[in-house]
Amino acid sequence: MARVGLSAERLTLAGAELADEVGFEQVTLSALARQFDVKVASLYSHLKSSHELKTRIALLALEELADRVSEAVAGRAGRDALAAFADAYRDYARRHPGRYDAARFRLDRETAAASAGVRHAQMTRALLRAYDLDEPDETHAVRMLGSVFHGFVSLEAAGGFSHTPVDAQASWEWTLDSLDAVLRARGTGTAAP
Amino acid sequence: MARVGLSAERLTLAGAELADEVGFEQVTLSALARQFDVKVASLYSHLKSSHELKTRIALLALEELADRVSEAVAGRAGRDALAAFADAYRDYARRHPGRYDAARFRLDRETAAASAGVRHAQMTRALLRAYDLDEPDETHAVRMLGSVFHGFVSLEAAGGFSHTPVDAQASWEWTLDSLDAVLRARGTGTAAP
DNA sequence: CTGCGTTTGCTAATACCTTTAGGCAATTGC
DNA sequence: GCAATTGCCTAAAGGTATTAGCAAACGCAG
Repeated sequence: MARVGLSAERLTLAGAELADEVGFEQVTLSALARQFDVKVASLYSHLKSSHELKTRIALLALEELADRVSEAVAGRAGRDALAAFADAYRDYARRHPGRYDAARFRLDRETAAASAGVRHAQMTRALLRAYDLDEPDETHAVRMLGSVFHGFVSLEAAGGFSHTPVDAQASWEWTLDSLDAVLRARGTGTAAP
Repeated sequence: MARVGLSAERLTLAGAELADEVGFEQVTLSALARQFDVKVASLYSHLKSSHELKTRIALLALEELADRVSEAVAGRAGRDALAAFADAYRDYARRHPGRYDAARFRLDRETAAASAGVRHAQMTRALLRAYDLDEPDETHAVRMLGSVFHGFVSLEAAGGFSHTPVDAQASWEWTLDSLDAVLRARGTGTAAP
């Protein structure tokens, strides 16, 4: 019974990689056990359940994503920052589809509150500062940006844009331009009717 | 061995209802068999697989959603139509969360091409006609609208908006106003820089 | 270095869910 | 009314999750 040297961390990382390869849904304790050439039951020494594994992968992904975004946004403001934020987000989703899915895994309230999810919200608010929105408009804008980024990226991942010849990149840029325009209009008080 | 009178249609409908109650992920052939008081293997006379059941539920949801949207939009144009479209979409997702999830089930290319998904695209384009966008802008706009609607609705369903006191409805209206404004700006050629 | 407690992986067992194969009865069509 | 089809059943195999109890490996104290 040579010990393999498992740990929650190693399992989480392996799970994240597996997710990127075969999809978050297919990440299973059995698959992980196979990879480490270990019996499934052995994993329960490190993880309480399959749910805990998924939660940990989700938390990892949220951290990674927040790190990427944070780095991308550093030193930028306004439209530049918006594009950097959005691109970092989209890049991560494209490079790590399984992890991205994991980041959308529904966490319970407390876990979510302790996750890097809060950094995401803070960064979005920091980004919006340049547009000078009053509350509750800033909150509305946080939600709109989140919706667009997540919506676009998830539709793109689902292949929803592959039916038309128009380049997804062009649509992405057009969308970012639109968001920038609308936020500037809102910020200066020259909001649309 | 009294016959129960199953059929792919009845199973699909029951599956859709089950999805709304317990979530699309939890819709299982076993659960359905239990509901109809029938052995699981019997379902294979009507469905090739669990995957087929999910696909059928997805197609049903796409049809229903397209019907709702189509009815809501009828006779409206511009901002009115935009709001009607968006509200119908959001309402459906709130009333039928399981079905809405199902509508996002990844279909293979042919199935998707034969689904009501194409009606969705057509309706979106019809909606945009009032804004008078040239190609490829119209395509960009289709994608942006799809992203916002899906993104908002799915973040809302995931409870992503419950951490802040600001009303989701207000954010929704604010977002629709923003989209209307940006589309009008794009359409008249007075696009933002 | 020896011994003891803890950790870690194992076997065994239970409980679902999916899918296939093969059988018999109810229903349908002629 | 009979034959063919269809619809539901039993049986069985394979995958995943989870729990309980056991034994070897490890790590630290003395």
